[in-house]
Amino acid sequence: MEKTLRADARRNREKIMVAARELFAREGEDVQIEQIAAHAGVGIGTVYRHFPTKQDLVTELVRSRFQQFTEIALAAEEIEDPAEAVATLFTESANAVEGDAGFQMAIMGVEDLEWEGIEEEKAAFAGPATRIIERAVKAGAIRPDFSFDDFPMLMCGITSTMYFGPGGGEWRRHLDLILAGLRPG
Amino acid sequence: MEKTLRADARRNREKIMVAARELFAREGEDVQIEQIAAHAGVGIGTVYRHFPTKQDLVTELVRSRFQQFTEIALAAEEIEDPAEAVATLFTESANAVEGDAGFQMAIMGVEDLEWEGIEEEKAAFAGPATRIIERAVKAGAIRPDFSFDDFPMLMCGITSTMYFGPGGGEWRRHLDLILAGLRPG
DNA sequence: ACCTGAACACCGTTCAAGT
DNA sequence: ACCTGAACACCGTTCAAGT
Repeated sequence: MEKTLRADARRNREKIMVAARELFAREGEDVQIEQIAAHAGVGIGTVYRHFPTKQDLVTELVRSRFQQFTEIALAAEEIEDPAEAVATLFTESANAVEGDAGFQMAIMGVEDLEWEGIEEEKAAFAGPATRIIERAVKAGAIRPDFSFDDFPMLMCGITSTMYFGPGGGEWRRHLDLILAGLRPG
Repeated sequence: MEKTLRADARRNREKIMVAARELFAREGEDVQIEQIAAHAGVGIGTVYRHFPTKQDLVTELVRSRFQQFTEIALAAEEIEDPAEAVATLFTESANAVEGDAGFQMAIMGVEDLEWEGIEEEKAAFAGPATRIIERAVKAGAIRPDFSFDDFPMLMCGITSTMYFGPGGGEWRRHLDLILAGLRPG
């Protein structure tokens, strides 16, 4: 579907996303559409043509983040030790989120993120992540009632620590406590 | 300092807080000052006279929530079993937060909550809470490196699950996982 | 087809006038 | 002293005019 876009429109769309990612990372969450438009060198209307809503733009940024999650999960699946694979899945995912204000905003910003828009990416991630967790459960490396369904919840909690923690690295402590809680019975 | 308020002003202040608490609980986070003023039966200006900022109003609601936390901690301190005291501290606190959109908004709403305004209440809570945790550590009931400093972080994580979790009770699972993680090495 | 930016809407906040 | 609400400011969003 992106093939039908005119060449200049496609370039503009790309410029907007790059500008948005950069500004969110640098300025934090309170970046205005007008700033993004200016930074991308387009008019406000152009931003709205491509992303009907500010949330839609953020959703788009989240989508690419999810694709990275999938890569992380696929790589972690290669790790031999089942417990380490799980720990790596958590740790690398958290590392990816750190400093991505767009993603954090999507989760923390409350106002409905368009999760419908990224079901596909989420499913692609769920595959390897589920396999990693189930393997660890079967190996007795983590508590038997743990499942992939718990993962988003816990990551969300860790992300909230990134967001609100006083220092920068407090979330690693939070992650430590979570991982300790995964040990079997 | 509240003694110097004129009687009608004191009544208005109280009406505003009651209205705010009720509306936040019922409508969620996107309640407007004008609605609060209307529901309290005062003018907008009166709300601003008492609470220079919307955040200040929310901070006030949070302050009273913290006082309840302190009561919970003092009660939990009476529990004989050290591990159970810790579990109760977490569970009761989380229960208190549930359904308090004002509190959740204060934590999740990002935009700087005036924590300076509630240092005193926080300290009053830290006393018994610290004692509960240190007692459990000394008894070998929880991991030795756990401290009160970890508490707000973990509660914040659980609160984020209340906020974003699909169902209503998902956060209890999160709490379970956290408590499991507290067990000693 | 797509771009632009002036104009609109919404909501937090202020302040001149009232009691 | 305190109250009131019209007016202002800010920012997300729309839409008529332009290419």
